[in-house]
Amino acid sequence: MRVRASSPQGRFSRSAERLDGTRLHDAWAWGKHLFLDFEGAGDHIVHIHLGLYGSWRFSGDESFTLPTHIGAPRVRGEHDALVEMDASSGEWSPPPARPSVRLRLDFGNGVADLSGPARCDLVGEAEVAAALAKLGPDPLRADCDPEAFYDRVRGSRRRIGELVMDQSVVAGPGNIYRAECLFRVGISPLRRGSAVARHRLQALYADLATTMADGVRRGQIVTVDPADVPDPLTDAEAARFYVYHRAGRACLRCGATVIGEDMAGRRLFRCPGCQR
DNA sequence: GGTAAATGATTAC
DNA sequence: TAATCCTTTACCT
Repeated sequence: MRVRASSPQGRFSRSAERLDGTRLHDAWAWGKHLFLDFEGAGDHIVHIHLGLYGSWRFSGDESFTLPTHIGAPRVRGEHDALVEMDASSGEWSPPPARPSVRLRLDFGNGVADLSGPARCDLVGEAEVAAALAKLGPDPLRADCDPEAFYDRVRGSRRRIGELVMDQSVVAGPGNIYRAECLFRVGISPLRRGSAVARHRLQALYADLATTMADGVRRGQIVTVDPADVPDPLTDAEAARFYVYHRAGRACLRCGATVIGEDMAGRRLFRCPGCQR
């Protein structure tokens, strides 16, 4: 379908002009990187990384359905509340874009607004290949081989908590999935990669895959199994996360105090009782 | 109305 | 390690 492309903020204007009126063929992701394939030769792919602040906003009438990957949570990396789809019936007209909108894609019956991305570049096939070459296997992609993940971790003396955040080791997981999945499989983030048994890495990769896929389905990250914890959970955070952002509080499983500390410049959360 | 913090990654020292 | 990119939201006065 033909789309109108613009850059209200201005920083993507030159590229938006080249895309304007062309067709969007595909939208796909590898880890936290999103690629929008437009028709045409040369640079015809928009490479997007939302980074820490980036977000999409969608608005349209009831007939507006996005290429699914644009609306999927993985576009936002780990962020939830990703799809703030403002569907209205009857007459619909595009709302004015916020001044911060880097890229607006107007599909006629709806718009997609991109704000604050760490990266938004119009590139060619070679640059896409170069970007993918820096990424490890993505647990959400069936065409990825987890063996590379096992080998990298087992061959490293770095801590597993750092390795799970390293996108060249495994692509996709961020601070939330690191904290939650390491907790769910009972591995301490402080343990060296070389000291984690292979079967435990298999369990970790599998848990990343299921937990992240669940996030895509929900459009929100919820890693806590309700059957697994005492109820009622009054605390809204505890209803979603076992350890993430729960420093100083009691572990939902064992009651030990959840630890929050720095690891390589990022906040790390873990339970000293459940994670060995 | 101001300030801090946030789901990330690159670059410079 | 620290600074930087850049935006929104939550929470404070």
